[in-house]
Amino acid sequence: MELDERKKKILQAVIRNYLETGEPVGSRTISRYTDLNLSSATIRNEMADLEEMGYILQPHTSAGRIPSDKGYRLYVDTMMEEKEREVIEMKDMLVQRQDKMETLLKQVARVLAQNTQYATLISAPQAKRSKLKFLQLSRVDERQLLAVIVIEGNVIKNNILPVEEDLEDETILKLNILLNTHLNGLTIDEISLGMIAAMKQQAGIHSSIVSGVIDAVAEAIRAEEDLEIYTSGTNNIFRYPELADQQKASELINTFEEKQLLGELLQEAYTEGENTGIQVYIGAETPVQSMKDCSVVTAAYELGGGMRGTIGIVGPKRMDYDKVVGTLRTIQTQLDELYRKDEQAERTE
Amino acid sequence: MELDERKKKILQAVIRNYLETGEPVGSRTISRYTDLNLSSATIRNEMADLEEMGYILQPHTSAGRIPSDKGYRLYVDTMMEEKEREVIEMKDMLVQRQDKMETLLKQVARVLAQNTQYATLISAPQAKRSKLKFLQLSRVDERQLLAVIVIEGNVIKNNILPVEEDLEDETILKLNILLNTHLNGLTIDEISLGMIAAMKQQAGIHSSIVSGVIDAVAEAIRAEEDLEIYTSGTNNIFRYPELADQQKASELINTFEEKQLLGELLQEAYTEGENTGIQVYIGAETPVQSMKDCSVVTAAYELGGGMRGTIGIVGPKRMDYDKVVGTLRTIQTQLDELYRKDEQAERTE
DNA sequence: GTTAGCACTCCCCTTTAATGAGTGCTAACA
DNA sequence: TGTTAGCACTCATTAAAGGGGAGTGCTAAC
Repeated sequence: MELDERKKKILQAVIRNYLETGEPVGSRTISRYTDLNLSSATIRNEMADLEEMGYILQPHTSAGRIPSDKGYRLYVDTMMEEKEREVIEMKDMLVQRQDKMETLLKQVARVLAQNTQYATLISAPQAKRSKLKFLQLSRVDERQLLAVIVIEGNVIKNNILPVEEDLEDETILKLNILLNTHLNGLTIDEISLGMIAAMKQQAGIHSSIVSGVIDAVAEAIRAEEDLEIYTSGTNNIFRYPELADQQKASELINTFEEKQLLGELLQEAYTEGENTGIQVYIGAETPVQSMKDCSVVTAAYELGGGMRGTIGIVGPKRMDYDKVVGTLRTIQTQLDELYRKDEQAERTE
Repeated sequence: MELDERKKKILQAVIRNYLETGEPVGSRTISRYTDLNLSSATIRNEMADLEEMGYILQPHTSAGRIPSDKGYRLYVDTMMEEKEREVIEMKDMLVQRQDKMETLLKQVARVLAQNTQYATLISAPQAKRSKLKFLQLSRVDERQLLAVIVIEGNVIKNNILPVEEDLEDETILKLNILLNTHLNGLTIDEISLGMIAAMKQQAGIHSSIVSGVIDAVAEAIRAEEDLEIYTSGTNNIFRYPELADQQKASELINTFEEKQLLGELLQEAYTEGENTGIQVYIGAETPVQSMKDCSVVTAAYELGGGMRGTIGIVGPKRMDYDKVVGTLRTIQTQLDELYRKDEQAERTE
């Protein structure tokens, strides 16, 4: 059987209507609210065909039809009309220069949740793929060194390192120069064992203690907890009856709390959606088990210089895909612009 | 009417039973499962009295009795038998020295949630009341300074400061010495305007730029976001039918997500529970509106040196108070011991 | 003061019936 | 051949009715 133009129109009408109401939609509704000028009986015939083809299904005999996953998929792939959305608060918010990445991301998540009425999550750019900008050791007291690592994008990581023997100021100074000359501009992933060995050699006479410190620094850099995820609007799931029953709600909320569970999702989104950067997972398509009754839309964002992360929106399968995709697209551009502005500001100042 | 010993015993039995089952408890149950050797009829008479006195109430005629807030209050104040609870995983967890406060607190929240099956929250010690241990400026690039502030307990705060003019290394060095000699050992709250003025004066010739930097540092220290709260086990609320309906669950989850809403609670707990450090809020007693159907137990903890924060446990009013209070007490001591151990380690090493 | 007994209340569950939205199918129509 | 009107049928949903049971309050006897 072929999916002709009329069938497509009917399918689209079914989906549009279902997205709005959340109720199974019947033939009479379609017949009245489309410009097809067909009787409900004709629509019924067509709907029977669409059901046979797997695009829609009936919750039970004598109910209207609801879109199947396959139906949603077709809609998202070929029928969606992305709306360029104004994200109102976003503009104001992003204009003020945020020096703390954490604050920025939390705010994006929140604004997005308020705008879409879905649950949102956002992953911080992976520090491991960003370049080291600055690295510094300093003495806190006799037995402790503070290692500060600044990464591109002004992300700062700290570690307190225990040392066994008191180091002289001069030694620390030398170490700082040594570390900076060797490691500056590299990404964390690029730091190799050979490099560390080389540094140890150059450290020369102090080597016994110093090599210990170098090891500690290297380890500290590597060990950086790397998967920071911020979420917002979790309780929006209660807006959608199909997700709000205890079983599902509990599982979902748990997933949002145990953020590691979300890691996989964002990871996949990160590698998958290369082309447009936006990826839609419908129902069982999502890699996270607890979201099998949800749809998830993810968008990769870039803050320049390899600082890439992922934004995700989680809602019911009858999500307003047009709006969500549009909004994400807007955010993408705005984040991008934000970075550009920063870049320029830094250069022209 | 007087609350004699027998009435107390019956009240206690009602509460104990209700805590376990969550069902209204009838006179026959009490008659059978207590050592009072009284018939159900007698119990009924006593229960009628207890109801009149306001300690228990009936959901409807011909149902058993459930404790009122007043009943719970009496129980908590006079009848509770704190169980010294082994917090199993806790021991192992805390033994390994955690240098990142954040990780430690998150873990405490999680373990506590798993142990009690309630929702938990924990506030980080207020940085403003802790002493500055170490302060350092360093140049990231021509236009940006990095300010690192180490507070007692090895809590580290960072800020990137923009500067208008390039500073010489020597100037930065001097600034560091200046800042450290003046501010070291003070709490953030203690830093006064006079002190800042004094520093500016000592800075001497450089004052034009330098005073700007000093202002920026002072502001950065003060502006530190100060209310960090970690939560865990939010979805435990679904275990208790009286909290699990959509309306309430949604509100509660929202409260846990918008952590500022919790601030008030922990703040009050911080000042209130001075004596034992443990405070119980039953129902409407809690300062947070959305928790009016919950009970909240808070405990102040101390990590030494003024590093004080609050732990909270949120559950249904029929919470296992004995267990919760016991567990919190255990955690209190363990956190205390942890700090002592650290102190000793630092001294004896 | 305690207890047995009994009538009474009221929640909860199941059954039954009515309603109504929506379908599939057939036959007639253009 | 495609479209439509008509009709019997299905089934979720809701309301009403009825039985069962847990628990009470009260009275009278011990």
